Amino acid sequence: MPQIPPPRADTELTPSDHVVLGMISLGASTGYAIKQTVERSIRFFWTISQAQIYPSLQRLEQVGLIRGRDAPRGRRPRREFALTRAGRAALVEWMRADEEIPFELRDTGMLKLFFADTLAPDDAAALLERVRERSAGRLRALRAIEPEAQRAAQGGNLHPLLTLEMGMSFTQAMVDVCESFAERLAAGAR
Amino acid sequence: MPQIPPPRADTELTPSDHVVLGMISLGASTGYAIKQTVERSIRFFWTISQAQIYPSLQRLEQVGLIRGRDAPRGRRPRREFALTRAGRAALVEWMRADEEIPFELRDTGMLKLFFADTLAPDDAAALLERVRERSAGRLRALRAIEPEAQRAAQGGNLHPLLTLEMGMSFTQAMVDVCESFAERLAAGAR
DNA sequence: GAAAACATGTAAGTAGTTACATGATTCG
DNA sequence: CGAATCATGTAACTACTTACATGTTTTC
Repeated sequence: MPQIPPPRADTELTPSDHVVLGMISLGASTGYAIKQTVERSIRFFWTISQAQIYPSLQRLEQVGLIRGRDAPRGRRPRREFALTRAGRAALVEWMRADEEIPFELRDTGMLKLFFADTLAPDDAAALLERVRERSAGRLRALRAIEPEAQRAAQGGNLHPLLTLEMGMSFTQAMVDVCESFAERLAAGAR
Repeated sequence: MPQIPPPRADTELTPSDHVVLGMISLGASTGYAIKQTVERSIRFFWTISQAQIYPSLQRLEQVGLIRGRDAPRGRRPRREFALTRAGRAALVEWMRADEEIPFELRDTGMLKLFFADTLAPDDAAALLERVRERSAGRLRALRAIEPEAQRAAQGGNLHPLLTLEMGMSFTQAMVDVCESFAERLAAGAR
């Protein structure tokens, strides 16, 4: 007996559609601005390519969640979008929805480390150090955007700072485990 | 001037191919066993579907990195694989390679939280609690596999325990940030 | 005797990427 | 005046997923 066909209806939005909706709600009114804002703010836990954004804007406008108007700068074409009432409702509904909240991690560093017992001790130690340094670098990148999140928090937008703190804690935890393990390996080698 | 064309050569392996290679090196000799092992050990930072595994095994055998032999159980067909010398070298080379180590996180929870300033305070608090509970649940799942990693470490396979500790630490970090933020929000509401 | 686990494979579809394609405006 | 930034869009491709398809052996 055939299974029920994939339930993704035509009106259902992808996570990326919700990112577009959310970024417009924060004032990023053009496709270009959405991409910039994503890179400055949520890039460390969500990415979206330009090639997704423009079709998404078209879809969202078609289903009435956003409204676009031409707003050229000089003779350079440009289109500004704003949420409709339905769009704001859809965004809120998505955040309130009582469904499972996906979390996907794909970390080549952890993958390599997992298999590292096959490696010569020096190579394993070098890999561990490379993974530590990578995390340390990401931590520096997050610290660089912290002032902006602090400013937003002062202005009443608290949650970007929350996610940033989460990212920093998360990354710091990876650095810490790398360091404590490196010490243990060094102690074990003696 | 045209860009350099995509450098992925025919002989280059995908990350998933390396997972297959690595799992075989740890003694998972059939496609089925590889899938089981992935689910028990690295699922929280890497997934691979059955539909990827069997074609990958075929590719890896074609390029001489693994060798398969029929090993049926009764009349149920079954194929066992082992690394060739070239296969072991390729695995080690991949871990030693001095290239950037990709890290990809896609967290719908952080995404929703990022936009949560639009939400009514109660709804934002409820979302934060749902994200906290999700992380707490993942932490329990990781603790459940800890004994197995401990046993592997006793047997000289230290690195599975390293990656597990990393996972537990960063998951705990997310729980902690959720809790501290919930307190701050509650204090701010008073 | 039924359900769970073992075991392998493929077809069709989805979500996402990179690269191509084009051009205007601003800044140094 | 050249480079960086602003701005929009699409074509081709890749990786990955779900579901289909099938059958055996073990466990309760």
